[in-house]
Amino acid sequence: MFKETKTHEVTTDVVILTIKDAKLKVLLVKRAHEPFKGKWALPGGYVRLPETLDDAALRILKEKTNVQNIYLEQLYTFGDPLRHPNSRVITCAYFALIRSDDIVLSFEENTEITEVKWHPVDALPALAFDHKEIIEYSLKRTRERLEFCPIAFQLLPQKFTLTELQKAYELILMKKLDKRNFRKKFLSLAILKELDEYTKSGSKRPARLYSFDKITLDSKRGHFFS
Amino acid sequence: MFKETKTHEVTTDVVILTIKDAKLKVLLVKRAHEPFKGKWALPGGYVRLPETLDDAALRILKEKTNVQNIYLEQLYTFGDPLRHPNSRVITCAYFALIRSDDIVLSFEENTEITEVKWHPVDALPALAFDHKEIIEYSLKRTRERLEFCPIAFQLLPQKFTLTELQKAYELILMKKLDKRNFRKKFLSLAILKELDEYTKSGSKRPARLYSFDKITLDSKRGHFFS
DNA sequence: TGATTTAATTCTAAAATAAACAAAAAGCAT
DNA sequence: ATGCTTTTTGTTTATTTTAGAATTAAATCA
Repeated sequence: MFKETKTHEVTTDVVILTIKDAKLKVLLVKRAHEPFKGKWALPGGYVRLPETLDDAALRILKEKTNVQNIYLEQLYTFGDPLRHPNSRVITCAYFALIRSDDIVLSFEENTEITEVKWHPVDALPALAFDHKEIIEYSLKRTRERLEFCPIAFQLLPQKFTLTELQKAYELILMKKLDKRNFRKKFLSLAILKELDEYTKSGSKRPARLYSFDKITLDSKRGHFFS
Repeated sequence: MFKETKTHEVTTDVVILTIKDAKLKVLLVKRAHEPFKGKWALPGGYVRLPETLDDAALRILKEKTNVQNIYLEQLYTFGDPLRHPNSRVITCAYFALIRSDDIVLSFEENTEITEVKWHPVDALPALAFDHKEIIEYSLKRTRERLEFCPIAFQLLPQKFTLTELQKAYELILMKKLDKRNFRKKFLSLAILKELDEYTKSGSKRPARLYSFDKITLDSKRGHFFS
């Protein structure tokens, strides 16, 4: 049962989601080599021998976005023998939510990547491997998570308005929400800190700013404790 | 990024849960060889090159219980470099719910197993590897699932009483439920078929028998469609 | 046989939660 | 000052959940 057989390759791919220009977007990299040369793919790479799966995903995330300490959850492990055209590669997929301001996309020169870019999830290009399926599943999971814990705060700046928060929910859930009920529900949860600041209204009435309060997360299992 | 490196071993372990003697139990096997010789462990084995992860889990399940076509869902992939004392073994864990009547436990002779047995989840022996953690996580996941879809029907015989159904819920959720409200809720879901049969009452008033109706499942993702 | 016990079942009221809905307030532009 | 746009707030209604009380059917016991 536990004899020595080295047969599979194990990678991790990370679905990194953000909100940018009022759109839900995913970070993709363009592949420099075959297979799928020139195609867009999820950032990913081999899991190294001395690191945990979580650490591998965190490393990939840091390489591409230079962010740390964010919401990162194991999504699903995809192991169809035919998902990679050349060999048997099993990938343990993760997904992360980050705020895209104050983030500079980067990748090392001479790697197997020629470009890094945000893509709207509702207009994805042709993707390498089964990465389209992975992204779609991550969206489904994100929706499920959102109904339990307010992970949307990972997508927003430190200070935000309730309208911005609602917009994030609407983008992920893909449906309109009632403004009054949304506000009422969130205020009753007592996880928002009401600030004495307001938006410097470009025009229109200024909106009060809030920040999330008392939220820590166990990114390994995707559950919150407040 | 996708160079050829064969470094990890990939296994699957299956948490098989059932209800037996009014207890929630998990199927364990006793290991014949090192590491953890003589210790109890989850049934598991290597993922073969031409099979999907799901197929590997189904194969393991069939080898030990000879059941097929049941609820089987990918649980989580455990990849701590130190989880196996000898080499780097990543395991993709699954969990399954089955009814234990009309099931004969079996294992092939001359394998690495000396015994197969049901163990109450609230009184587990010392387990090999990180299998205790895997079982605990499967219980947590099962509880979460139960709040959405009635997977408890996998644990019950074809015909059952509402009290038996409730007992299954109480065992998994580890809390008492209100009899009237439990009944009301389930009947309103319209997934039960009311039979014209009753328990041959050992004593007390006979209870009506029900069967589940119109339930199919997508075991790959753990979601139901009715 | 009839009273008692146990569990199943039904009915109903109260409480809590979610959904639906409209009007006033604050800044900016003209 | 008026009009425009966006934020902010409260009430009512429907739905779901929880809780209380009573009835029914069979088994046991006096």
